[in-house]
Amino acid sequence: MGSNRSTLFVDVLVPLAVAGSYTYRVPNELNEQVVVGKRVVVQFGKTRTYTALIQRIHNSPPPLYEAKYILSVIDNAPIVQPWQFEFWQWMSSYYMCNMGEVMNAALPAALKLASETRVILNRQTAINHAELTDKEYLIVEALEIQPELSISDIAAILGQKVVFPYVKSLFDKQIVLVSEEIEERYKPKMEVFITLNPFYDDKTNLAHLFDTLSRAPKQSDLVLAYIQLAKTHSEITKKALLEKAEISAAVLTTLIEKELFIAEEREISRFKTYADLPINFILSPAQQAAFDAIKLSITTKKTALLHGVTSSGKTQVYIKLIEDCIANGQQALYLLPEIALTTQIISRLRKHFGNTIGIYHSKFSDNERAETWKNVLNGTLKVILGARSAIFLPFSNLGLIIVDEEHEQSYKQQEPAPRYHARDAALYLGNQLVVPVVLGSATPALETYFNATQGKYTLVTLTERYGGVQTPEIIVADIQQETKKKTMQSHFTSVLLQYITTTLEHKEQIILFQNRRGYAPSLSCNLCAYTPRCINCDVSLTYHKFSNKLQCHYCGYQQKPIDTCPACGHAHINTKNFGTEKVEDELQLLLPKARIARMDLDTTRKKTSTSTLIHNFENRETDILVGTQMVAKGLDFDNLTLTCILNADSLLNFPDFRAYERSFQLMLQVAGRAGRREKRGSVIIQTYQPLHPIIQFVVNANYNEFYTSEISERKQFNYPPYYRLIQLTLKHKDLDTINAAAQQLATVLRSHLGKAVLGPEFPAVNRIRNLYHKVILIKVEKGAPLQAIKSQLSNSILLLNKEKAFKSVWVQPDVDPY
DNA sequence: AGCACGCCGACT
DNA sequence: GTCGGCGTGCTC
Repeated sequence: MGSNRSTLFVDVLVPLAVAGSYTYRVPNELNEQVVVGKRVVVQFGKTRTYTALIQRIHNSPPPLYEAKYILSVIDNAPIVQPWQFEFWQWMSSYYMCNMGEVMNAALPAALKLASETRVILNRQTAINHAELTDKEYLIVEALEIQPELSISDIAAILGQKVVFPYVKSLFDKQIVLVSEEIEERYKPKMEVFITLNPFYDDKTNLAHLFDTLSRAPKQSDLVLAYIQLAKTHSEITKKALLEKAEISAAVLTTLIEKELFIAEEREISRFKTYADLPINFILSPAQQAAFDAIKLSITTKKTALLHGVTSSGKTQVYIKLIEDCIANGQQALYLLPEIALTTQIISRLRKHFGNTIGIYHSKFSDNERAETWKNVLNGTLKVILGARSAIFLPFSNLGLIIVDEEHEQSYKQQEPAPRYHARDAALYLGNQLVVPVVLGSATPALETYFNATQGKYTLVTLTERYGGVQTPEIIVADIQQETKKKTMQSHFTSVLLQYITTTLEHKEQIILFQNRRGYAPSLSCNLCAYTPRCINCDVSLTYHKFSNKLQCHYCGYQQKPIDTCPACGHAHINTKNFGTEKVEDELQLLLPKARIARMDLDTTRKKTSTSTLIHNFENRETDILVGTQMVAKGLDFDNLTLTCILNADSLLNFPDFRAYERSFQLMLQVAGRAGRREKRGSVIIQTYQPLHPIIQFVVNANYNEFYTSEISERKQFNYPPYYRLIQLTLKHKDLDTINAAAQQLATVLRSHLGKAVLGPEFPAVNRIRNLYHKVILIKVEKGAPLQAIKSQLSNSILLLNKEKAFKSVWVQPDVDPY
């Protein structure tokens, strides 16, 4: 504030995994420009420059070192809100990571620029090729072809990682110049708009214009084209005009020079614009009751849990809540799991909220995300529909947070830090900003439902399917029995095949769910049971038939499939288990006429491929869709009447304390996809254990019974929600080192925390990318002093890494692991 | 993260 | 010997 004379210092955050903030000195001429939340360019380390964020401005010079100067201020106005620093601080301490890591996760990539070292030839120096080493020669040669190279370009050319010494040597010989440049990566999209000089709005003037152009047919055509376009378009772009007139840009340039047309370059949005189309619908009495209950809960500042069965129309309730929020002049955040975002819900909300809605998730480009960030900041966007990272957007006036499908595990970020859970972060944020949070699910997470039963959340239930959609019929198909009777064909029970045939005859559609991608999770020798394994990880390789490769799903390692066993020389190699690819393949053999498509990670890597698959299914160009998790989430199809879980056992037998919860949620979700208003759907669950209690809960679609059974297990075995978990994963390339380190860390922790410390143990996959993994689990009773325990853990990890034998052992804390 | 510095094995 | 690999420490 006009403190021109005093020397200012700023504490900044750098987008790196470093602890704490760094103090820089502000050059006097920038005093007026520094504001908390603006980005500045700073040199960090000897060579690199980064974009850092101003966190604090003060007058105290650091006592122990000379602060460097900030180089420049990037922004005209802050790009983050003041409340975000507090939120990041909480996240960094709760999830045991650095602020820099949180900042990294929070800011879209286009807003955090780092300098890149650029190498160019020094034209002032005549090059004496004889005095160059081979590698220097290679670099110079490349620079004679390309004007500039980055360090990574040079690394690629030389085929080695460390290249800086060569660049330095060339620089010393004055053969090359080196520059560090930060470039603003966010580039607004520009478009040139053309308007006719207002002088010609007058009809006589216009008529006169055509007279003067009578001997310039191209120019006159262009004006005609403009007038035609103007009838239907309020704004005319240069591109559209030239396309319409089919005339070269040179003609247009002439007319602009004559000031007949006016050209104006403007920043435009990367997103398609949509007309506001408010759809008025009326909530059913059940929905209205739920809506009222939530509104009441909001007034008492309590979080609401909307527990609504599939197809109960939770979305309509959300829309009404969002409308209220917007009417209050506030912004609403609607969180959804990533995969659900690719589907119909977007177009539904787009229709409703038009251009005030923004979508935010990882499949958008850096620039698109930066644009959404900007529009949330300035308040243009009122509704944000986003995946977990949308929790970091710089809301200027947030009034509501909805976390739909709150039980979804994809809300928890696994890698890298911060390993946060967006639902829990949303609850914190709601509390921080005093904004109501509404959680929604057909199958709430155990922790959430527990909180609701404890009165911590208001429980609102919707038991009625919207519009009288019938509950599907659920059939359990016994694989074991059918195997005995020899009625199985490949992986399909006779029951399933019969249902498929009938469904196809009725011209209705089918979704088959299998939890594994690829063709077969493993190949195995018939004689000695040898199984090919990854060279970097402790897993067997998955066979992918389409690419004819064995692939590691952890590190991406690929190799050719084997045809004879390398262990015993036997030539009979069999596939074990099955993945989506094999299901698709074998089903096609059994049903040659059916149009089958597959939807899994391998077929949906691109932004558009998912929507293509969905469109084809919607338009009934696909009869059967085979897929992993993603077919179970958020898809609604009118003509889908049969869904099937091909192997429920692979879900139930998963070695994790949440396996039953996940199986239950997933099976009910798959079941919920089948059937529509006119037609009762069917769901087939294939299993070896038809009497398994979880399967029975699914058959009865009984959440309460499931909850009662599962919560007592959690209580008995000290799991969440009764206990809190913190998992420490140690990683190191050497087996002996990791064993010793894990043992020592566990012993130290036990001396402080006693029996709360479990392990160390090897996880199910104990080696990934050539690093051994070992896990220590901390289990503490709810209500224990969590913050004290966390600092205890951090201290012990710090001490471990101080010992020279364990310096390079990575210890990654994961709070509330999923 | 990414760079410098220092230690150590493999080749001219 | 020294080149080039890798482990370790530090960045205001």
